[in-house]
Amino acid sequence: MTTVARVVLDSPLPQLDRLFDYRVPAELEDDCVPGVRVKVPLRTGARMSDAYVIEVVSEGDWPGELSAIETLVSPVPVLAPEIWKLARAVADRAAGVASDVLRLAVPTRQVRVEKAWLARDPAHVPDPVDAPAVTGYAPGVVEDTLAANGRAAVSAIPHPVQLEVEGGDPVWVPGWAATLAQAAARTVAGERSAVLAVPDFRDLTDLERALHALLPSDRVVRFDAKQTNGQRAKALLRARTHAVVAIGNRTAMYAPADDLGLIAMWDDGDASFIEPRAPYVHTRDVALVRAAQSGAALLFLAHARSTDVQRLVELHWLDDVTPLRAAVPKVIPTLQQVSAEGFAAQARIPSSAWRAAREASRTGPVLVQVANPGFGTGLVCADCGERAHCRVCGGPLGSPTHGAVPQCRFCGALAVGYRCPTCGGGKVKPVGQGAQRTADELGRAFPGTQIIVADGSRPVDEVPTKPVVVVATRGAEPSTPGGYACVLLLDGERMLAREGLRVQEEVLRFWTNAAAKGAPGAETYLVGIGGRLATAMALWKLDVPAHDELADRRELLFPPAVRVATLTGTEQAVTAAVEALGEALVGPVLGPVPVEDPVSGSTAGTVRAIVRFPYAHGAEVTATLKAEVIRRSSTRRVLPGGNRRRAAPTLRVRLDDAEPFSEV
DNA sequence: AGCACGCCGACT
DNA sequence: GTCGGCGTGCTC
Repeated sequence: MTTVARVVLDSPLPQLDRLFDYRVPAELEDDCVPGVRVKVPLRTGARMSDAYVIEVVSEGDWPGELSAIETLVSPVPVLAPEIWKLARAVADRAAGVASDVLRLAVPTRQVRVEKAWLARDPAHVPDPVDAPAVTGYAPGVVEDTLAANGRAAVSAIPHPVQLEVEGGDPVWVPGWAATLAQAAARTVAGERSAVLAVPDFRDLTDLERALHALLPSDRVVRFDAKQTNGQRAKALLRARTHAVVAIGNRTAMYAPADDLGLIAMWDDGDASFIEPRAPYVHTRDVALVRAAQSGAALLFLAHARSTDVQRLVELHWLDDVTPLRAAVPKVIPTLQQVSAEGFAAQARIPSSAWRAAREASRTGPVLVQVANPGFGTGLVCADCGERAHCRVCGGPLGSPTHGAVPQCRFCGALAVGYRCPTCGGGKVKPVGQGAQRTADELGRAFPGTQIIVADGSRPVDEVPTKPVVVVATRGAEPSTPGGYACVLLLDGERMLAREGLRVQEEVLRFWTNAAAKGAPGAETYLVGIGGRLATAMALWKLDVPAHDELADRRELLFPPAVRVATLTGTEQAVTAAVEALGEALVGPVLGPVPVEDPVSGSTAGTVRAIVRFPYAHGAEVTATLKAEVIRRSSTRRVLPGGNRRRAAPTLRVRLDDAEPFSEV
């Protein structure tokens, strides 16, 4: 009787994306358990592949002669069985390769960390923790969802809240962070783990602060992009020792946890949840797959609802949970009531908002949100008003600081001695209202008040609770303990004017996230906006625009009303793949149209088609597409010139990429 | 990816 | 005859 290990190879090749059987040599039998790293021979003796053991059986299903595992890299089972199941399902959903997902989920080996883990005391049991109430919602609503392993779209508390710290000063945290921390602490109190994902580094810091107010530090495990591989490996192994809260960005959703009680995300509409590496999965989808597999409770917290979550609410797959109405922000839409005063007139700030901001700035911090960093959105000729373009690449010119030499926003070339090609004028002036320009002008309008600028290149995490005016680009607003005394949202009209499928969703996220930084009861002025969006903001009914938007997308058969697959490759391969999908599709196939090949950069012969299909046909469509990719993977294209060097694969598939629809 | 297998043209 | 060209297919 032989012992057989079924392994998954660490290879990005789709045709190798299945389990392979290997014989386990007698001397490795004790340590060869599911999850360990091994090296195995592949095809010829000299070629070795890294692999993870998935299962150990007495008889495999391979009829041929088995090769033996070459070496056992380490006896630490780094790939937890449920993470393998998750990676497999996530890859299948995206017609991708499981090992690509594993590369996100499992950090590379760290010998020192593994040694420390092997030397740990397995008998160590952390102190039990108390279950806090989830405050700000009707008593029991969130608690019952957790207890029943339920699923909900939770509208977040839209202002900072204070958490008591045992034996310390109370801390201010965003409302959403308090809710997630309370829910996670309740889960850990029941000795089950929680996995919480947030879009960016600053959110992670806020969430960590909230958790440390409620839980001892050995119950919180942090994953972030700035960690070294060793720190990540350590965090990963720590997450498996006892019930903990694993927090982080995209990769946190893959944190192993033996008994998972809660999966939650903050602000799922944030585009940084889209993994930039193959198979380009959205963390929301990882959360949905993991929730289905684990049966854990699932919470999506946000102020502005994404159309994706709205879809799940309308299917009654997610419950709709809203906070107590008492502390909804006072949003005051102002449409074209132009103030007479200098700066306010230029920025089109209505006099009511202007007075409120000036009044508030005497007692506390005031937040001014603008659309763009720098000094303006672009430059025009001071004489004829023609847009100024780069002579090198034709891109738009901008100026980073007042009076600086104009610089191309695309290629970075400096436009020294610029002359307008239309009228020959040699002077340019900014159009639009960048953060720096707004700050300069506010400085003149608020003499004696400190002005702080926060944008992508000058990030500010927190400002003190004193009279300051903070000018921030959307998404870069600093927090302030207790919240701002007043919030002005200035460039909404321009933000909405951009092209794109998700512009409205995004702008609502920017507005609501800024408004939620205001103190309870503080006024938020939404400048220059009327209509449905203004009403939704004023009533703080953010599911209404999500519902309307989703209805439009159903009409148009746009995502997320349907799922989409983008097929790129040779015309033959793309056409054959579309044909193979047949009846599973809905709506017309978009394309194929010639596109520039994203790998080789050549425009010769590469086409793209976009197909749409109902969610119910997902498994069938992704399986068909994966089979097509495998079928095409062995045949290689001969590049022009006859050289047979590596060309792009003849067929590439990407699932649920909404980007092409922004161009429609 | 690599590498072996296999089936047609010009070669000591 | 057979050497080797590259299209095709497989990897436990």
